[in-house]
Order: sequence, then C-alpha cells, then structure tokens
Amino acid sequence: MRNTELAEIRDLPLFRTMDEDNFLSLTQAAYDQTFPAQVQLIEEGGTADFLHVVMEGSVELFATWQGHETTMAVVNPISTFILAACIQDAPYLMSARTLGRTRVVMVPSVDLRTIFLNDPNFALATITELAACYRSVVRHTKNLKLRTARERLAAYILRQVRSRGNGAGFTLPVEKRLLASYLGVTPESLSRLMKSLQDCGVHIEGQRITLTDPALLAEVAKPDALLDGPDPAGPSIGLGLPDCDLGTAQPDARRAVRETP
Amino acid sequence: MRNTELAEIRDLPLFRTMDEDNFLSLTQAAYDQTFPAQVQLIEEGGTADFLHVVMEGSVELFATWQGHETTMAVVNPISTFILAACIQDAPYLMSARTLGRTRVVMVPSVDLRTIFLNDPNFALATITELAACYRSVVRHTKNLKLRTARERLAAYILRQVRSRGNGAGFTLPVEKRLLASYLGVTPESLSRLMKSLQDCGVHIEGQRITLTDPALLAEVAKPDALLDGPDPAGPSIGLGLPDCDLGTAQPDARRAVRETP
DNA sequence: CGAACCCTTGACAGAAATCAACTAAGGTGG
DNA sequence: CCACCTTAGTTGATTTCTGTCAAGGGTTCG
Repeated sequence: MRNTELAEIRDLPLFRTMDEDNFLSLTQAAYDQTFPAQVQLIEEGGTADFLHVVMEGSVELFATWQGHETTMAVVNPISTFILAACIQDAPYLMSARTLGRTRVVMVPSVDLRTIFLNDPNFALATITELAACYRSVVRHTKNLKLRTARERLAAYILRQVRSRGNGAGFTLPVEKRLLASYLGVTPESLSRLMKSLQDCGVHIEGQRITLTDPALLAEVAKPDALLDGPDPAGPSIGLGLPDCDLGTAQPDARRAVRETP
Repeated sequence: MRNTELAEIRDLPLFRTMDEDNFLSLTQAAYDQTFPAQVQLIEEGGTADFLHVVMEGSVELFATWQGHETTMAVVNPISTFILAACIQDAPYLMSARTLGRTRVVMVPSVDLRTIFLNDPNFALATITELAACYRSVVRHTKNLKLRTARERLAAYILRQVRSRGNGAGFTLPVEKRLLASYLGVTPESLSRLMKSLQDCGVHIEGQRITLTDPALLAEVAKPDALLDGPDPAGPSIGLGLPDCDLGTAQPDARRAVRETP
C-alpha cells in the first residue's frame, strides 16, 4: 500500500492512537483495492477474514432472507465496517456491495485479538467505535418501531438538511429505491410518501429536495436527539464516527446489471 | 457488597479475565440493590453514571417517543446492560425498568476508560461483549425489516422452544403485551396472530404454549441462523453473552400500578 | 367486593404491500 | 447518430395487513 493511503487510515479514530509498530504490522498484510459499482464485497453468513475500510466511494450494508432484501446502512469514507464480525470471528450478519466506484482497504482480521491485548490504546479505540456502531443500530431500530413510515422519511430529510449546515435543500445521496429499503418501505410507498410531504413544504425534483418550511416538516418528524442523533458538533465536520445513516454517498453510482432476486 | 455477589460478578465473561486489583477497585464503589417490580432504573436521555448488572429477576429495556413506547430487549441474569452508554459517556438511548423483583449491581462508570488502558484483558472482554450486543440488535432489526409480524412470532416461539432443549412447549417468560411490543405489534394484533398460528400446530393456554408440529411452524418462520442466532451450543447452558431476546425472565412479575402514557 | 389490569374479540379505518402499466433517462449497439 | 433496451421512478387499482376504538371476561390485589 502507498504511504498516502496509510496516512489516511492512520488518521482514523480507530487507528489514530495505536502503537506505530502494531499499526505497521497490521497494515503490512493489508491491501488496497478499487471496485466498480454494484460489486458484492461480502456475503452474509461468510466468515470474517478482513476488516474493511472504505476510502472512496460508498458501500451498502444489506441483509437478505427468503428472497427479501433490506438495506441496513451505507458506509461512507472514511469508515470501517463489519468490525463486530471480525472480533467475534463469527459469520457476517450483513452483506456488502459497492454503490459507486469504491476503494476499499482490507485488513486481515486474524490477529486483531492479540493486538488488543498488546495495545491498550487500540483496544480503547475499538471499544469506542463499537459503542458508536451499537448506538447507531439502536437508533435505527427505534426509528423503525416508534415512527411511522412518513415520520421516518420526514426525519431523514431533516437529518440530511441539518447535517449539511441547514441549507435550503440537498440532493439525495443514494437512489430512492435504496432509501426506501433503508426506511423499511417499498419504492412505491416512498414515492407516495414523498408526494404526501409536499404539503409540508417539501419540493422534490428528481434527486433534488428543497424545503420551504422546515418547521412544518419538523412538526411531522418531531426530531429527537435520541432517535436522530445529536446535533452535529462543528460546522458540518464529520466526527469520524461511522456514518451509518445514509449520509454522503455519491449519487452518481454507475449503473450495473443487477441480478433480479 | 457481599463476597458471594462479588464472586458471581467476577464469573461474568466481562469480568472473568480482568486483573484482580482492577476488579476490586471497580467493585469497591459498586453497590447492590434490590427493587420491586415496575421500578424505572434508567430514564432515556439521562447520563450514564453506572454500569448495571442484573443478578436476579429481569429488566426491560424500552424506548419512548412522543408518548409511544416499545420494548427493545429484556435482560436476564447474569448480564450487564447500558455498557455502550457508559463507555461513550453519552445519554442513554433506552430506559430500563424492573419486571419482577430484581437485584441489580451498579458499578460507577466514571473510570472505565482508565481501566481499559491498564487492563488489556478487561478491554478485550468489553470488546467481545459489545460486539455481541451489536450483533444482537442487528438481528432484531433484520427481524423487523425482513419478516412479517406473523413470521416474527413464529420465529420467536421456535427460538424459545429451541433454547429450552426442544421440548414440546414452554410458558411465556413475559407478559403478552410486552412480547407484542418487542415484536413490534399491538397487543390486539399479537392476540390475533397467536390465534392464526393455531393452524400451524400452536396451542395457547394462558401463558403456556405447546407445539404439536414444530416442522409446520418452521415453514412459517423459516428459521435462519443469521436472524435467530446460532443453535445453542451445549444443552441449554447460557453462553454468558447478553441475553437480549426475551429469554428466561420470571413470568411471575408482581403487578404494580403503571402510569398510562 | 371493587378497582385495576391483562387479555380477547369484534367492527372499522388507515397504512402499506402488491400487481400492473406507464414515463423518462441513460447506456448500448448497430 | 439513432433505435433499442434496460432500469428507476411514478401512478393507479386492489388486497392484505395492522392499528384504533370499543366492549367484555377473567384475574389479582387491596
């Protein structure tokens, strides 16, 4: 791997504090690869051989059962994913595929545990990262169980606007069908829900969404720090925490033939 | 705290491997308390001052929003809960209340981080526990998004039967209204779903559930290790992992006046 | 005994999935 | 360069599912 990439990874919260020697031995066997869109990196049920780090592009985490599929999260640069499976040395609970052209660093997960024991800082960083992931999924679950589909969509739109500095609008970072799956509805339902939110000052034009009256939308979404996450601390600087909402993925994902279920 | 309790806690996977001195300094300031049923131990949004360990009884983790409430998990002895919030020093995402008469050990969470840095074994144990919690929530979410309510109920029943050694039946460990909330439906819907499963060889008599044809039920639930968890390893010995399904709580929870939303 | 609660049942309304058809945009290949 | 094809998205009609409201039975506890 090139030094520039190493430096980027080194700067991740997960690796920032760890011992230099350990970092080198860990990344020595790592390799860097760039994939086109719609490439499946990980298959549910497989064994966790590599810890993945998204460097560019974005990766969809999804789950399947009986021919159904649902997207659980989208991972954006620069974040890791499937950390938990690596640690437990257990089968993946989720599959992963690239959305756009995506560069991924893969770190062999074989000796993570021994490094934990030798590098307290790395262990602490891992704990912090895992706790953040855990809380992220809990929020997702709370959303699903406490809000209606319409409220989830409204809350999602408000989160997006808020995370981009409370501008007047934004362009969807993912395809609508993916957003629908993330929100737990069918694409048809999402389409109707979008239309129903026009009464709340939401204008939709293709991928572009603009708000004329955020307060009106907030009356639907009833934003809550415990469901939507805390307000972004600084002026829209990513915290480095795993961005498990559908955040900043490239909307320009190149089309690729997708197998029908 | 008494020595017998200390020994029990010491035997938890989270504490088993940690340094004796650290364990003592951690539990020195801890205290032990027994609560009646329906006592709220933790309020969503509060700050995480204590790591909780359930010694006897059981604790419901639930979340609220806009007057709605949903139960996220039930914690059974002997397990910890709200570990993630303690680590992040962040507001609780869930509330907690006792179900039956419940004994809880509360460990001050102030200096967890420093212990992590000094005690690699404890750090590793924490990582393992967090990873298990994370995967547990992911499974819950997958259930909600991929299965219908009927399938979730069927799968729940099969999990219960399986975790108790594949007997002919079992008695519900929690009230039906709580099970309904956990499964993400109203009590009325659960009642109807139960009835609809009678066609699949499910007999309900109060809290007692018996199966005449598990294979028939499996055709509805389509059990899957990635949604329902792995088959219990030994003959129904708890793994010590946090039991986040509605597992073995006492069904005899004493009634208490519950405030209506 | 009465109050409070859980559970069930019925009737109804609302939400969302499904099925089908149609449009529009992008890429492909002749 | 254009015709064609694939796919995302929308819209409509319909069905299925689920929540809501209301009422009644049974149990527990004071």
